[in-house]
Amino acid sequence: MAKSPYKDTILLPKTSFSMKADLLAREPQIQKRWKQMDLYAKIREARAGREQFILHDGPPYPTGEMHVGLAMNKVLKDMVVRYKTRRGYDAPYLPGWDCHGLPIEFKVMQELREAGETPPKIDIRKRCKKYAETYVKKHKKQFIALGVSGEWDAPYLTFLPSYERGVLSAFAQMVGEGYVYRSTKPIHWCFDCETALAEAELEYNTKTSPSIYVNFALCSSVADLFPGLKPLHVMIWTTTPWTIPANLAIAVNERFTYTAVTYEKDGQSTSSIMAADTVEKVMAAIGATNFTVGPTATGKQLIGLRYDHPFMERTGPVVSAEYVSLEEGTGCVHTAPGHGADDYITGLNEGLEILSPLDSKGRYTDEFPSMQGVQVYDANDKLCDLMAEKGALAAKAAVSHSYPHCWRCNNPVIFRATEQWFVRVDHKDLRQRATEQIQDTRWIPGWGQSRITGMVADRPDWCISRQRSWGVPIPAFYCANCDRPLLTQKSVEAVNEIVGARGTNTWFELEPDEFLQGRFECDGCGGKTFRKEEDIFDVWFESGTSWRAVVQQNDHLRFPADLYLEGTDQHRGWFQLSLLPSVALEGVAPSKTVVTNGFIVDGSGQKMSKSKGNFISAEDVLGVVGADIFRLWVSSIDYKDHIFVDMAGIQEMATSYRRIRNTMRYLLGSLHDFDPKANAVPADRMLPIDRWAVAQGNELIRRVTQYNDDYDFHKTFQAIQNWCAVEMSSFYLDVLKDRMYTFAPDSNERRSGQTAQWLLLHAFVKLTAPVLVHTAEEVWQTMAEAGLLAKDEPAESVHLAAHPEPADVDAAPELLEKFGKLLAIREDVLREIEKLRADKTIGNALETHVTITSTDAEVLALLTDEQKNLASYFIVSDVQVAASADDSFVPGQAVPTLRIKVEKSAHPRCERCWNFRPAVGDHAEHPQLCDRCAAVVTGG
RNA sequence: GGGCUUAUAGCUCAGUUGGUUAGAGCGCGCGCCUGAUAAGCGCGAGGUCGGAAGUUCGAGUCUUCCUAAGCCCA
Repeated sequence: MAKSPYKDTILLPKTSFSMKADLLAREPQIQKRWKQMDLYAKIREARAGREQFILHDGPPYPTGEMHVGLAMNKVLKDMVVRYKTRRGYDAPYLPGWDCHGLPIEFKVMQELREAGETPPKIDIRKRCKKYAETYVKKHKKQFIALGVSGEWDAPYLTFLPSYERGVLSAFAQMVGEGYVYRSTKPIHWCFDCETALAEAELEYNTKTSPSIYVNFALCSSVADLFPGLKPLHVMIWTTTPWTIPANLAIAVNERFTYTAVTYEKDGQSTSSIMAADTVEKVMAAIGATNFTVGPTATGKQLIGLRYDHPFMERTGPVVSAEYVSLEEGTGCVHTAPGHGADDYITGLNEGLEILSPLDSKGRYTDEFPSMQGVQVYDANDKLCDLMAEKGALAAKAAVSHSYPHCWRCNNPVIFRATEQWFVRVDHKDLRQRATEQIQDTRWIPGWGQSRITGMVADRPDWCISRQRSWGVPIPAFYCANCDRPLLTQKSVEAVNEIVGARGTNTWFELEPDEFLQGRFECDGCGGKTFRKEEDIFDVWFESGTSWRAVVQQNDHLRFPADLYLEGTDQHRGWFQLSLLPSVALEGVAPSKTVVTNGFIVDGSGQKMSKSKGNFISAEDVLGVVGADIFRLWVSSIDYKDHIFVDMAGIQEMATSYRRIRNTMRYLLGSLHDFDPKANAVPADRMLPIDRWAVAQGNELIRRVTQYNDDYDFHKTFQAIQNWCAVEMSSFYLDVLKDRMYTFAPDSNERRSGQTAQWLLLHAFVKLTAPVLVHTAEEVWQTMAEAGLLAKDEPAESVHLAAHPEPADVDAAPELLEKFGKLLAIREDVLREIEKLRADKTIGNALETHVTITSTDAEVLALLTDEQKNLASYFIVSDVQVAASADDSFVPGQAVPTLRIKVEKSAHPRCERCWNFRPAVGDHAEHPQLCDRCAAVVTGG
């Protein structure tokens, strides 16, 4: 097609802002510039003295490839911090990492095991530290690449002395206030290595164990429930005969039905209680030759009965436990609180002793004198013989089952009760006060409140000690003479003076008296010589006191924090275990608001894991779509629910991104010859549609503000996306083209449109800045270069600019209402135009001439009123409003009273503006032009 | 097994205190434009709201049960 001689008189959009985003290449450059100018420090400086908003970062664990869920959580935090900053708050972000703990120690121990080394604790700790540092570095790099803004030069790490000092200061205070005590608890124990084992250090292998059924004779009277059956027993089943000496109770399930069975075996008749549904199976298992089922009772009715231990001089109670099932055994569970996790809980609930008569080599102690010194696996047969002798052994067989073994020596492990340190949850009404604080905290989503309330209500005392190396040592001492523990607020503070300054490695390096300096004595025997505790803290105690170690110990932060934002798994974890110390020591929850995100699942709703092959890492995302598109994806989802994610879904975000980018690009291009100082049109001289457009921008600002305040970022995303596509691209910007391209450059009409676009661009780039951190910056720099910033706006970075206020060009409600109707009318008109296009009568809508009317007087009045603008709103060449319609008119759908007729225009086409107008050909010098264009070209 | 949670078009989300033919954007299909062009515009086809029962004149929206999935426990 030959180029029109008038082409050069058209004012097309022009901008250096490229259509292609090329985020993978551009984002690192933008980040580099931010680092060079130290943008984070500049923001702090700009907000100094303002009201603070403190988001306290929950420290992630630095190991392995970064899960996309962690990347998402960090981006959510960043969006909050950036939004609050834009709203004028001083919102510092101090990120951290939870560096201690078993996963790292486990990895290091694995390496050492493969190398056949068993170095001392201090060396293990050094290797762990190195490992943690490596991954902290990796994570940090990726967080920065995700565009997360924060104090990356000085993050908090839980192995730093400054942090450890905070943990110990909180601990000292808790000791001082009486929350800490020492008691026993069963843990996995290897009697060959003589060490405690964590779940991760167990290997489940098949093992053959004895399978025994034992009758415990009831000593309570049961004549009312089971008349005439005496002696009556309760039958249990177990695979660990060696735990029978520590039996202190039998557990039943209250909801089950139990019955007394009288059976014959080896010519003897015995009556035993068991769950009704297990009778057949049990009778077969013990080889009973004949049996009769007696009366029944509910589990609840059995509770409180007492029985004689088969060979120990004591009686035990029948107690209730929810976990009792019918899948194995008799529905009556042998309970030894010192030898099992469930048993232990039951023991606590029932106030039983945590009996564990074993030494570290797995031999009975003097608490079971008749077999003192016998190792548990040697004892199994002896005990069976003993019970058979007493008539208690109903049957004995062997069973092959999966059983935990030590990962080091491959020996089967046992549960053994050991001395541990605990925090007493009911001391000083802590549970009650914590529950009250939960009520006073804002939980988003709201159900988080009931979730954590239930957890706090049910939880047992907190066991804070671990038999590991990689963590903060528990600074307790034991009297060398009488073994009594020494742990007071003062003793902890004495240790903290040294450890808090030089790090906790000193605990392993120095002698006890270098901490105690002879200032302490055993309050049992008065002894002055001590040995050090070997245990470390549960890592949850470390992260659970981060409000002290980080928020309180840093002058630029404030306690309590405004916001904690983590995954919903942290209701039990970090939220609860921060709440307890915080309420204990400060009387308040550590954060005013707690937001939780759901868990990431793959496209089919399954959990993500490397073994399933559906794992997506932060690296995967950053390498394919870049940070801004990933961030846009994060903003698009309702993170409060489960989050379905696959790479295809994230990649689809590129489409939404392009729409937003192109909208901004078009606005930039439209403003290529606009100087806000010289060309801005005052509100009262702006065209109605331009005022309407600005009003739409104002409405977008209000909605986004509300959504962001409510942490509903996905609603912000929807609003922005719709605004780009609906209000802007398909209507306003499309309608504006004729005016922007063909009107005289400095005409009021054109400057009015530019003023609106200028205001809209400003609002829009600021609204998207918390999400599209790089793209918004790119736009902003283009604006700065083009002289499009107001004089009070920071040219250095969009991130120094504030959240937009609605522009002072607000339109009257009548105007909004009018355009609402006009848009509905437009929809109907466009549908009619489409029919001409479909039958090839026309191509471009400008080829049409529209005649329109309505049977509704009000609508007709609106049409008449707006007649001169209708052609531009519909993007057709001419619109006539008729008084009435005949059969050639078609009714509307959105506005049913509408009557529309669309015809091909009879007029010639203007070479310049492409409108079909009667005046084309009238101008002598420019016969190809319409009157309007002729006037522009001749400058008239 | 328990506590908490989720389930609306292919995707991401809206659906106010239960009330007319369940909405939007994207994607998809068809077409237009070639003066936002690895862009832009228009039209259109897709859900009966995870399943079942119930309450009600009326339920996506309340109740119960079931199914699938997630977190935390056991």
